[in-house]
Amino acid sequence: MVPRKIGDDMLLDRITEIFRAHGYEGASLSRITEATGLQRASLYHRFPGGKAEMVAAVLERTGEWLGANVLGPLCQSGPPRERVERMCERLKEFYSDGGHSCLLDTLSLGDEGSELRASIEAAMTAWFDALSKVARDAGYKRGEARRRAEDAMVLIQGALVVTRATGNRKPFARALDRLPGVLT
Amino acid sequence: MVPRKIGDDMLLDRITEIFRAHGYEGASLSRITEATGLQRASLYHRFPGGKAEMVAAVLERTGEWLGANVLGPLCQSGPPRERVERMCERLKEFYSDGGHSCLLDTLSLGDEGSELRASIEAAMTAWFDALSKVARDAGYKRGEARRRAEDAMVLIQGALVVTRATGNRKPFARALDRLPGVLT
DNA sequence: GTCTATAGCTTGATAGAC
DNA sequence: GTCTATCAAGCTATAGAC
Repeated sequence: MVPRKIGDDMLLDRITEIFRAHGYEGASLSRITEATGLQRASLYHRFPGGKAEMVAAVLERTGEWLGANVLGPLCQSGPPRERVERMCERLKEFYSDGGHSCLLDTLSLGDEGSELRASIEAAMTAWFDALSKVARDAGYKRGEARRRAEDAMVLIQGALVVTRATGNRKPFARALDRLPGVLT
Repeated sequence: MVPRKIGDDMLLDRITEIFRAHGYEGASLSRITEATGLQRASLYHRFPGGKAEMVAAVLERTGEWLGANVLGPLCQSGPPRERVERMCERLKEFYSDGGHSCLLDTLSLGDEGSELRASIEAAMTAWFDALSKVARDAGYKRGEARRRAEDAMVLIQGALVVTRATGNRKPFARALDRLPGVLT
């Protein structure tokens, strides 16, 4: 028996980083090999389905993390504003102050009609619903709450793109500051 | 003499589409060959520098189009609100109602320290400056004008990402509707 | 200016030893 | 469970005919 060089958690962390930074086509096995320390054949032992299985695992795991650490706090009890502020703290670390990209952005490139699209849409919808709910709890009617949830998603994604494209992290920081005002 | 199968303008149009849809790594010569009708060797005759020269040409040309059709109208005379509305009309067609992505987004993936970064940053800055100027013309002081210019860029880029990730073009349409209010 | 043919490298994926 | 070695297919790029 040969011991594992790297645990499932850390392995998926490293692979997730690659997909976030390079997108699906740019996430080559060479880059993943370099980032994880595992050779090609070892990666196929952990993910027999290859890249497709890797990205599916990455999306599922990230969705779970998002549900537990972002959407969860958003739907708990307590004042809506405090719930949103808690989400912002989690987002700040999740995106490393804007230094990391969002999988929903990088994986939605040139991906017509694949199974990824379904997962991405589902993740977007789950996030949107949670934001919508907190806006309703803050007193907005359904239509206005949905608009503000959409504004919040646009704000987050836009700030990440502008931050990445300019190399300046301030837009992301300012977006997080503005989020509570958008949703409550 | 063999006649050109495709003019420079249309050729660059087609190549630009590929880079917008797939990013740099996803824009393979096979896809470009298919989209342009030119074989590999013919592409290298038009762009001796290969993919690097293609993407540089795409960025330069798109920057010129942006300057003439988006930033130009923004800096002309006339009421600021009308100038912004004119920009929104151009953006609507440029992004095909949200159906096309922004090069500043798709080309900024996994592109640490390349020459592309410089071009992307420069394009972002030019756009930001033009938006900033129109906000000042609308009566905002310098700091507030810069904040609103940043909000506008975040709004546009975020709406494009959300629209692409959800497959629903309404967020982009609503973003364009909100732009005049953000800048004036 | 376009093409076919080809070189050489990288990709995703597999076989089999330890 | 990891590894080296290997495969076919894809990639960027080039040579040379027309």
